[in-house]
Amino acid sequence: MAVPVAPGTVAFCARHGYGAVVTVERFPSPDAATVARVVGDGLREGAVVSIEANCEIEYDGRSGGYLAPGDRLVVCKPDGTLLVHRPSGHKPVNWMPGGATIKVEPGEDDDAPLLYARRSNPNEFLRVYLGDVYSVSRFDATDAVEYQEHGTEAEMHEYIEANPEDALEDGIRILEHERETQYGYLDFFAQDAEGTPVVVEVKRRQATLNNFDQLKRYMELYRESNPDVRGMLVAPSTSDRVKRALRDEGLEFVRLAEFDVETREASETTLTDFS
Amino acid sequence: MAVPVAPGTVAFCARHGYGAVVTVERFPSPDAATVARVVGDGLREGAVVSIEANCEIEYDGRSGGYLAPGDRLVVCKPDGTLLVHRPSGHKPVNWMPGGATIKVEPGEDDDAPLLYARRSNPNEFLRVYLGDVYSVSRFDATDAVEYQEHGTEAEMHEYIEANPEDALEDGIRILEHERETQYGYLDFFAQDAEGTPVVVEVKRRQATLNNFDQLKRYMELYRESNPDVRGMLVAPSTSDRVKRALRDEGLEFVRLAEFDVETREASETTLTDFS
DNA sequence: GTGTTTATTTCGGGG
DNA sequence: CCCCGAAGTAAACAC
Repeated sequence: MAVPVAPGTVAFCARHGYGAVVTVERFPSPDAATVARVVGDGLREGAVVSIEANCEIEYDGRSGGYLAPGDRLVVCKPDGTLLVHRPSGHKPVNWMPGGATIKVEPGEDDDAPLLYARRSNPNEFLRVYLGDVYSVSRFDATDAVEYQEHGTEAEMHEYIEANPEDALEDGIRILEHERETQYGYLDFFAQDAEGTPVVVEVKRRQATLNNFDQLKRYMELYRESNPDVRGMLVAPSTSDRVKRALRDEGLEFVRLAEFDVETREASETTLTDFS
Repeated sequence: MAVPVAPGTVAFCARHGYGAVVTVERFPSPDAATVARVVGDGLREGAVVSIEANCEIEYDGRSGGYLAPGDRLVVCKPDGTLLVHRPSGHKPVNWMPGGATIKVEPGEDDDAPLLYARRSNPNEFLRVYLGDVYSVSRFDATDAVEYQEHGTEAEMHEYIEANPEDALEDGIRILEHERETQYGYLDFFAQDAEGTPVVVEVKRRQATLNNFDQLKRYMELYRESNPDVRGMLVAPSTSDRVKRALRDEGLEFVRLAEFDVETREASETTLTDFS
């Protein structure tokens, strides 16, 4: 499966259906010129480039920061994303969201090569001084499929719209979904069995004080003209504080147990369920 | 600089002060047993393990999802973080936050090895079926320094506390910082030149409708006892809709131009500024 | 632990 | 483009 590649590199082949293709090329202890070439060519040609290096970082833009030298994993994507990961933590310590322009300036003489990312709106930049590059890897990744997600707020909306009486209360009718008002977007505008209008705000997770605020904001508009309008905060659960705040405002909490992630045990489905 | 390693692997040395140390070990086209060993040993011994592979992913927990096979970069950290990155986008398509237990089950016969991460509270899991592993890399990263950040909301608070008259208005006095109330935490509680109390909510970025809600919530408490209490939303900018909402409620917007990231051009400081 | 808020939030949808 | 709101938000911090 060996494929000819530039001397000094290590190439691995993929078992692609259409024959052997070099998918990953790895450059051990590359010099500055090699780093610049691999990053430049790789990103231009649509590959993901990962760098394991000891580096020093400067960021300035929406905030500013400095990170003294240490070992990090740097990931560059062809869409202009740059991520710097430390050995722990979910979030990168520094990053640039997609859309940035990434380039490498090979350092002069003994200088560290500089990985530089810049973008505008907002104006910001990231400088990664690659003091000691252990390894660079070019990954020509092909990944076209779409991620399929379920259990989102959109699904909860669909459920409520399809089963308002089960989800909310007997006799309720949905009049509008995602209604735009002067104060923002209502999730639902409904009418109860007595014909009283109901403003409905839906949350997929435990409802917070901010969610209560949001419902209250929407209510203002309707209470002026009709003091009897009802307001419902619909969620799998909420805190006592939020319940009290709702009660004080004459608003209601509607528990949607069907969507409670804690009671609904992780289902351990197998891949066959998806096929 | 060569260091003896297991046959079939590629090892790169770091120029560490205390002598040659294998920092990165790379395993091209590893079999399932090698993947299991490298991930297991690596994570246990505190290394970051990166995998370039064609894989298929299942997630279930707070939401649920499925991603059909494609080429992705998988990063495993010793703190139990797992990230799956596609060739574009800032956020991983799937992940597990720190604290998860990560293990690899070598697939039987021709089965793909399974990278499995699980955690509780909330209960969730991630399954990564490594159908075609192009390369695995073990990175014994040493990174102890702390990230230094500036331009945070905390700094904005310090500025306001130190220069309330410049930041807010002439004659104003800060009485309390981070005051706890029944309805949450006020950023500042102040008093204007006439002795009227002022509730101050500070945002580092453009203020949103939600921020307006928050200020309004804090105001309720004080308006009961003193209808003349003033409310200020302090931010570098905000939308017209928020300004109108504030006006309708008798609240004020205070623009803090000093912290506007758009007007304050990225400063292009050099590393010497930090030393 | 739970509750609340921030974030270099990122992301997507609609006007 | 901006505005607005969701997110498997994660992380920090108070209680």
